[in-house]
Amino acid sequence: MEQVNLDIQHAIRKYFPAITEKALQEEIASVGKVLSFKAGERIMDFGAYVKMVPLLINGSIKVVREDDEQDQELFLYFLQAGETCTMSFSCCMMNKQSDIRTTAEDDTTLIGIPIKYIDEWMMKYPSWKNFVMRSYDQRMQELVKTIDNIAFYKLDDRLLHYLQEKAKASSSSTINATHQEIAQDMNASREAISRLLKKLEKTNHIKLGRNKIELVQ
Amino acid sequence: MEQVNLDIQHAIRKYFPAITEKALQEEIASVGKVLSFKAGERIMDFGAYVKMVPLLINGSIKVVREDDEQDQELFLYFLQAGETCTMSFSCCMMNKQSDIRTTAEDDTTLIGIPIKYIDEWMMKYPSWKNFVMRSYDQRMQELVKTIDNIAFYKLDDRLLHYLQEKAKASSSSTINATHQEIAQDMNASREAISRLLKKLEKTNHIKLGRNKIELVQ
DNA sequence: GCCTTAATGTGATCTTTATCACAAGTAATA
DNA sequence: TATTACTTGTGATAAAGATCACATTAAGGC
Repeated sequence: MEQVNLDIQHAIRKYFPAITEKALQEEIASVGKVLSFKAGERIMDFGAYVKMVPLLINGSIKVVREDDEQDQELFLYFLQAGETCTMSFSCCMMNKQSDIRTTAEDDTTLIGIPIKYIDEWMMKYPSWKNFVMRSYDQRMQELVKTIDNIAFYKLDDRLLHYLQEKAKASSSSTINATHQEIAQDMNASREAISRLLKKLEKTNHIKLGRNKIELVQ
Repeated sequence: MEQVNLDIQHAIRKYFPAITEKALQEEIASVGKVLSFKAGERIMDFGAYVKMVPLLINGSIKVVREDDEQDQELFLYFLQAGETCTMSFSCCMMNKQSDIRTTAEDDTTLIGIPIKYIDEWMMKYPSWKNFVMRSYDQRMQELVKTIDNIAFYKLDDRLLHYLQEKAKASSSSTINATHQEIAQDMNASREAISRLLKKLEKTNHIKLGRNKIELVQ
């Protein structure tokens, strides 16, 4: 993690057009800290007390749920520029420990807002309130989509879907990951993933390389 | 569904102690409609456009996700007195179709608030804003718990958990349901549920009857 | 170029759950 | 009471994935 110098107001106007009030943009600029993370860097760990809410302006963040008892985890969704982590809201407001883990999927830059403003601004700036509400809605949608996925679909469909999400997150049709990493995200066995990837290659959905998967078309 | 006469302000004070402003209580009383539903009655269907947000004052509501394409569904959680349906918020605000289904689990009474006030009151009444935020957080938590369940646990654990939730929702240790209904909620086969119930009976967790399951202690 | 290490491929076997096919029990009612 | 419609029980079989046990392949460091 590294603190960066950057014109916050400009970034907000560009990536968060829904945040319209000038005064709010100024407040964000004055209290926000611009942080950047290298791809793969841990942003928020399980059990960490969250003190900031991130406004993403670049890159993408992977959000993962972990099962404490057993040693398992499950990918939930990616956050991208223009989005924020509502899980952080919850954690902040309730001042409770985080039960998810976030890592930078690509090199990522974000504006961190100290938690106390989240709430304060809700009553002061309508566009902030709308932004927060819309973010919550989006995340609920994502969670429901995740539920659909694991409840209603089999591993092959889930795998393809995961690959597509991952490609979209990095805006590239090439995915850099090992089968092992994918298996972990999907809470599946590496062998099953390897076999299904082969199948996807045969059906011409992907091209396989070492540490690399290319989405076809 | 039936409209009922009832002292709304009194009910709010009793079941929603977090809603503190007198003026807000009065507004709720003047715009809210008290509705009651019989156990089993459909409250909100998939695809229905939601026009009200429910504040539960009695009974409980089952929230279920349905897979449109295939004919499958999955139980998400129960809502109880003092709670509200944040999924409705999303639907209302975005004015989009509901993708979940809610049915009265028991005889249920609720105060329906026309959607336009949800947003309006957020900036006017701090306690309302807090209530809405807290509701969102609660529901996210529930969704994550649901994900944990289907991702990390096997059918027997999930079944016991489901039975416990269902008993809690009705504040009774006796559950009235057929194996078929349970299987449907859990998106599992009836035979598997029947066999696992037998196993739970043998291990002394439950007592089985026809259309009836008794949780032991 | 050789060696080490990490990544991938692959067969065999085991578990969990779904599916199919009925049998048997119980409630409701003609 | 006989009949019909649910509900539950149960075996046999199948499918999806997990797990185990290695073989093979590729990349990077020396």
